[in-house]
Amino acid sequence: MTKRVRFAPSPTGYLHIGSARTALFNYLYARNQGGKFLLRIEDTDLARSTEESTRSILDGLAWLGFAPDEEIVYQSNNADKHRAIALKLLEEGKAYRDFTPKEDRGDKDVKAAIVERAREQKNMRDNQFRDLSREESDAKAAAGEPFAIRLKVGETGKTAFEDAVYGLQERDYSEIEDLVLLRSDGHPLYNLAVVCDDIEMEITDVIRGQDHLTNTHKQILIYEALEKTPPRFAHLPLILAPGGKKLSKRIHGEIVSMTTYRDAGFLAAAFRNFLALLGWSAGEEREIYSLDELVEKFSLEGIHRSNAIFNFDSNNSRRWTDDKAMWMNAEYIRTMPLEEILPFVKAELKPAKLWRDEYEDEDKEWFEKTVDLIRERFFTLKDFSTQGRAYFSEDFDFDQAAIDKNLKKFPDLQAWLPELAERFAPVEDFTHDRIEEIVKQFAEEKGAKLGQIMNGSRALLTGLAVGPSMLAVFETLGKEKSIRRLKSRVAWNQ
RNA sequence: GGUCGGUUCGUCUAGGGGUCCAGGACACCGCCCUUUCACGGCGGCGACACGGGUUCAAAUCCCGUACCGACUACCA
Repeated sequence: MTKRVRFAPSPTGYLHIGSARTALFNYLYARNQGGKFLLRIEDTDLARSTEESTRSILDGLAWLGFAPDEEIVYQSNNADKHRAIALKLLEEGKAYRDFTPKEDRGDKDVKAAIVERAREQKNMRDNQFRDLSREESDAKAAAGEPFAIRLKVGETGKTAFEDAVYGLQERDYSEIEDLVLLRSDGHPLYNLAVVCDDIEMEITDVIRGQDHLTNTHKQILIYEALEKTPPRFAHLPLILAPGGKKLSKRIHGEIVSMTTYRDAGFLAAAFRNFLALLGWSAGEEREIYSLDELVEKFSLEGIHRSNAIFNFDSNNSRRWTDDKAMWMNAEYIRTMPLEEILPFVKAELKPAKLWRDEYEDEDKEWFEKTVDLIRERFFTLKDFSTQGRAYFSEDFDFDQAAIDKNLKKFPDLQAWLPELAERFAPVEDFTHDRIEEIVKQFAEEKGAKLGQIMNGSRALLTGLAVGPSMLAVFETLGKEKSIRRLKSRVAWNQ
């Protein structure tokens, strides 16, 4: 049978890192099994769901490259079906009308209220409307009394299922409340909606966050009431914030949003790779995997049971996100095939107004060589338009520290560097070896250390204290630009 | 409170009775390379939560404790 899995986010915020990994694992599993990867937007909570969130989630998914194999299902569109199913269960006596007025929690903390309630509640079956006769129930309903529909959970027994990650899970009925299927306002609730949709979409394997592990028992009860075979479940460990706390959109903000990484110049391939290794391992000492390799290696057996921490430090701009994610992105940037990174560089340069169409035409060779030269020490795509700016534009900034350390500290350079420019002027073959000859001889003549000349030149030519070999920089920038920049007074006056 | 789950270097992890005085990666620190910064190479720091069992042998199995987490909603 063809495997069918789904990623089912609720649109109450952007696509965050935990959801993204859930999507990734679903995607990998589907591809590995030759199955289908589906997408369902769980927008049953009208109050919290927003179109903007849906768009953001879709954007994030698109960036990661996970296109669903079938049309996107919007859960709210199925509300009528869910209602009908709840009514059918009511008809069959497997559910009942609960006329208890909806609890008004007011401003109370939801979490605290639940705990308080749980502490008091002894018997999950003590609802006075549970065994109301059909006539009485119908009469009250007909009289217009509002009611919720609850599933009638058995007096004794237990639910059990074999989780692909966590193993055998059992739960006694006495631990499970008669769950609400339909709210008194007629809206279906999550557990009902999920089960109905998963059945309708013919989902064979449900791969989702561990926070749903205990919900699963309730859902199994619904499957049983509906006389359907539940899918196979695989629950994923959670991704936590530093300190082992829950990663929250409210507290941690943009740091957990997928679009943040896209906008920060991450490569989707690198981020996917990083995500894959958070809670899963192929059981080998390897870190870098292409998508195809992940698909090939992926298995539910390789998923861990313990939560992982996503590291970042919001007080440290250098460490704004997980070190390993950043390292992996840098690794991809410097090692991926040159022709593959070129489109990304173009996309980065264009909005920064650093792009010229010649880079794909007569200057293609120069462009490729330059990208290859500078990518070596870049971490994100953003670096091409910031640190790499001097290679693509005459309008670049000078780093004050670079000027102080490599220029002003050696006043002689003020005269020397323009002099070096004069030495360059008559040179025909402005290439690495020839440049080296000239600079070395020049330094010798002046009794200066080679590094002094090189670093001073770097400050003038690139505005930075760090970068590729100066010989390569001279050659890449070319004779004209090198001369012009060596003679420029801008940095000296800064 | 109850139920369920988890616990290997700071972090991601390998390992599932002997091959482990625990391996890799990131981070950090040295050294080498070097005109700078990276890369790369070499090395260092650094962990089986705790306590009991079982066993000739336990990071690996069992029990308890601690800690962390999830769930316990007419949220999803």
